[in-house]
Amino acid sequence: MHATAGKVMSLPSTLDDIQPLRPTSDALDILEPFGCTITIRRTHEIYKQHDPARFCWKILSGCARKVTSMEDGRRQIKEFGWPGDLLGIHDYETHFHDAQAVTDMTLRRYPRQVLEANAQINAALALRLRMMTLSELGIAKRQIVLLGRATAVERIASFLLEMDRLPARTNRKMVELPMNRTDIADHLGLSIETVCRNLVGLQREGIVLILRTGIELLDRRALCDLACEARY
Amino acid sequence: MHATAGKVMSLPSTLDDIQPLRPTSDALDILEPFGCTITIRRTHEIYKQHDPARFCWKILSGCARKVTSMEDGRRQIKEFGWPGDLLGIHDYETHFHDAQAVTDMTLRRYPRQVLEANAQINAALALRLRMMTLSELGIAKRQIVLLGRATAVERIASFLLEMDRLPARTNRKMVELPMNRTDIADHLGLSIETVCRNLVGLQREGIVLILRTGIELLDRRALCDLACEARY
DNA sequence: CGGAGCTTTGACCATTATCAAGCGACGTGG
DNA sequence: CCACGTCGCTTGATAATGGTCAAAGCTCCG
Repeated sequence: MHATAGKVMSLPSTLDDIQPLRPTSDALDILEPFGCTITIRRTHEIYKQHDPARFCWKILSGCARKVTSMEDGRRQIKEFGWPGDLLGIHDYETHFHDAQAVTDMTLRRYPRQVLEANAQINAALALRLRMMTLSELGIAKRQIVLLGRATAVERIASFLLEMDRLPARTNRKMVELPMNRTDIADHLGLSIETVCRNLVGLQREGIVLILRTGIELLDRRALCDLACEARY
Repeated sequence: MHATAGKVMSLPSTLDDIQPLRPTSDALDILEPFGCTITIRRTHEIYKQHDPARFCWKILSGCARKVTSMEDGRRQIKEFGWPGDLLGIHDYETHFHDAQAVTDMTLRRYPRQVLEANAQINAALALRLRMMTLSELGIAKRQIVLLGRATAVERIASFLLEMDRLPARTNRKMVELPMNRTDIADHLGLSIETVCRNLVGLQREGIVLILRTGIELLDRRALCDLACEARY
């Protein structure tokens, strides 16, 4: 998918280069004529839980978070969104969570109605939608195992590796982390202090190097051993 | 769906009575001619993680668990399966987890190939599949919030309410729990002792009554308050 | 230079896990 | 029909992981 070609490549020249799935024609292409491009500033809402699901958004640049908040302030970030991802496409009547911009973002917004109406008659599109939902489901289920049974270090190691493997990565030396520690904590079901302490711990062991805008992975092997992935 | 009729009913006379979704014709009906009925004994495997996903199974009776196990014995039950549910339908090439029988079960097994081939050309079927995946995704995301941010009592209260609302319920006084405490613990990301202690705690407060084969919910209101559901 | 917003660190606490043992129900075989 | 073994549930004592509270450092900006 994003293991593009056999030979060494320079950095992607346009955003299109880093989007997954590049068949010459994509069932989702029918959306394009109905799209409009919008920008959203850091921390602002893209959509809110319970909003009627009238649109979906393709991320052109920036990072988003899908958040569920409880009355008492507890927060769970179900997922982050990256360039190429579609937001709001797995909700049926209304959105299931808030979506907020972690960084300044550009998005392309499409009416869901076009999708749903076409999916009724276009099996290729309906299948394409299903495949996307399936892949989202796979991610969610991995998250369930992580949150249910992994220790703090294991969660953090998994998270770093996941960020490392992101198709949307641009910087090859360092894993950029556009979100802050609070977001990471709320994604991994930990407190911000636990995230800090464990990151520092990994740094003390020479496994990572904490930088201002991200983290350099010095010993991916050790991270893999820590992340429980290999263990099931 | 499962709020069947306005008047008092006797226990369902056949399994069909308690299955969800009863449109006169269902896109999934095409599977029926290819089905065969099988029985599986308590604790036995239905399929294993990494098995090629060649079949799917409709649960006719009994309860199943979808399990991920780690080398060191930690276990996460992603979901339980109930009569009417389809197992193995959200996996693409290979199965993503083990599926085991919690109780003796009867299943109807179908070749996935029929589904996938028809979905290529039949938009109604493809959409139906997508809807099922969407609903599964919704369940998974609720589980993520639960595991990420809910306390032990909150998880247990949520779980009991979920069991209470199951379409497949037969006993109206008591919530039957076919799985044992270990399964509940591994589903909720807790230890078995924590599950026990919290159940007993709820009993002490007069909210539930622990019986041999299940639990009677004496104060659903209190359970709802505990379960964080209402809080987001 | 000063302030806001993050991150890090420290001290202490709470929830939950772990280890260990006892109890009760059920099924089997004598 | 009873004794015994197994399995699952419960309870207690103790430990550990991670959470909370508080304060101090950094950066980045204006």
